[in-house]
Amino acid sequence: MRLHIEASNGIPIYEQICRQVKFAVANRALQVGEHVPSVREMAGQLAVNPNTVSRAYRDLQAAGVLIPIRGTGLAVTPEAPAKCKSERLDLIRDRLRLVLAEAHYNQITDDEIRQLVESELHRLNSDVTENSPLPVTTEEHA
Amino acid sequence: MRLHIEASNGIPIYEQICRQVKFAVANRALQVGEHVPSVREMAGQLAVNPNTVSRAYRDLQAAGVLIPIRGTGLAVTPEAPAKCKSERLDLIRDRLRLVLAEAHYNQITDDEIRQLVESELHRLNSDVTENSPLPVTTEEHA
Amino acid sequence: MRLHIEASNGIPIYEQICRQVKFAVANRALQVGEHVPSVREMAGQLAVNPNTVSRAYRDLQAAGVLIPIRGTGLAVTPEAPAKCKSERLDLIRDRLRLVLAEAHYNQITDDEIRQLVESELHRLNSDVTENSPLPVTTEEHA
Amino acid sequence: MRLHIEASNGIPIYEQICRQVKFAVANRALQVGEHVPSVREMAGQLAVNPNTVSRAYRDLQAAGVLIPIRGTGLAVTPEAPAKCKSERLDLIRDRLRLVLAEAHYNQITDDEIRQLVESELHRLNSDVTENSPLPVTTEEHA
DNA sequence: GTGGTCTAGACCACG
DNA sequence: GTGGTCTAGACCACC
Repeated sequence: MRLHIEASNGIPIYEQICRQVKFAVANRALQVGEHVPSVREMAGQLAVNPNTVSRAYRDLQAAGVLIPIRGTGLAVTPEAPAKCKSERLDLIRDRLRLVLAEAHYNQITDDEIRQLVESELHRLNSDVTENSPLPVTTEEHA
Repeated sequence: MRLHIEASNGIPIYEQICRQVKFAVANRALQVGEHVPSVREMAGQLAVNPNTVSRAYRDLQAAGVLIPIRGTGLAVTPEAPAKCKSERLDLIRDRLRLVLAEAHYNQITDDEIRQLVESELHRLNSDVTENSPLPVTTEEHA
Repeated sequence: MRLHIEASNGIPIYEQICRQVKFAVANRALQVGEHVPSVREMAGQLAVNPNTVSRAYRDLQAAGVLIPIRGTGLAVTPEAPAKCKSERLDLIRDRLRLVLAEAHYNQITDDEIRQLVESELHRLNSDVTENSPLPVTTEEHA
Repeated sequence: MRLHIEASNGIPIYEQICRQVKFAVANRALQVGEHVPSVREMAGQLAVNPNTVSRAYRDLQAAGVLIPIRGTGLAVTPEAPAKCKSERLDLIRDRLRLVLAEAHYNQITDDEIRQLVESELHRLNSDVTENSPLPVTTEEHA
């Protein structure tokens, strides 16, 4: 369970946690019945306030992804993998759609978009090999 | 000058206005010296708070895209087209980068991403022909 | 909009707020489109922390009862009355069920239960006329 | 001694145990001098943490309902039946009061409340005969 | 002015 | 040990 929080890409931390837990479940990095790191532990790892993690976990409970096991923590529900897998691409698609729509409605051609996508994919793949944990210095809006 | 505000796609309204004015300048839909609609008129068109338009125009002045003409309103500066053209793809790239990074760091494969992109591009193109809420291709651009 | 928070009846404050807003909508004490008191104002009235009110309002947004109007506050959605009316008795029923189940499974007879109910109803009605700690000023159309 | 724990009806498990032991004493299902099941046995039956049972028994000792018999376990005290009988309806009344108060202060009419009560009583009575999830009457007249 | 996010820390309930 | 609630207060973004 390694999460990658970006100190601000416009998405609130609690939601980044939320999304990434869902991705982890979809990817089987988190198995059914497995406990998610405790609020305090996760907060320590990410160097964020426990309340922030708590809120993310609360949202995940509301989404039926986590279930509280009294006194022991929060576990992945049996229904979670199905939910998360079906959501997996949607979570990305929804964000992508907004970006592409702006481009499209402002006369960026499909080919220009494809070129941007390829160049960014290339960049991400090189980052991985080089190491660069947080190369993106940009901000969504400020 | 038709702008397309989305009630909330995560980007503040004033910035949506700002970006779209820049795109319009880059696309020559707004010519040098041409006046931008007055704050009140634009606010009426978009059904947003005049303060919001005002803020966008302020930012555009700070960016050197607009310049106040005493008593008549705000006009596109001579330097604007160059600035806006060079920014054109960067504005999109910055947003795109954030989305792709999330996908990448969560085990979405490059091919899945490409597929999402293509399906969204297809969707956007059909929207235009089918119901065309925003007839971007309509004009002139010589 | 007078809410009656009980310092602790076992139900968290934010949920008491949540439930009572729903009741108010169901009772037409809160009309569609009407703004709910601001977080800070409500917090002042109830003498609770603004975050507590904020959480209640957040839950109400998630439930589709409130919708944020940028910069101006939170308004009752058009769908809210239907939702709240249909929930009105359910909210009570769910709590009631738990109490009655305990009684029933522990050999309290139906008649004893009815007697308790009547005596408590009587008590509540006299409270209102005698010292009325919470003079429900609402307006009952039906 | 069959107890009926509900995973979460808002009342902590230890208190559910506590209350139900009291009801059992009041109902003579538990006689003076009789031993209550051991912590481990009860914990096994209810599938709860032994600490939880332990806490319930501790509270019952504090209430003078149980008394430790060296080396053998916990027995019902001679004073218990009187105490429990007098508490019997109060335990229910206190919970009922909170529910009815909420209903009353939110414009639920007395008649609506009575109707809810009757429908829930009916429901409970049919449950017993139909599928009996909790066969309190134990023996099947079938 | 509005709500939203985040931090910090106290306290409680439960196991 | 776990999570949940609540308080307090800072800071931000938006209108």
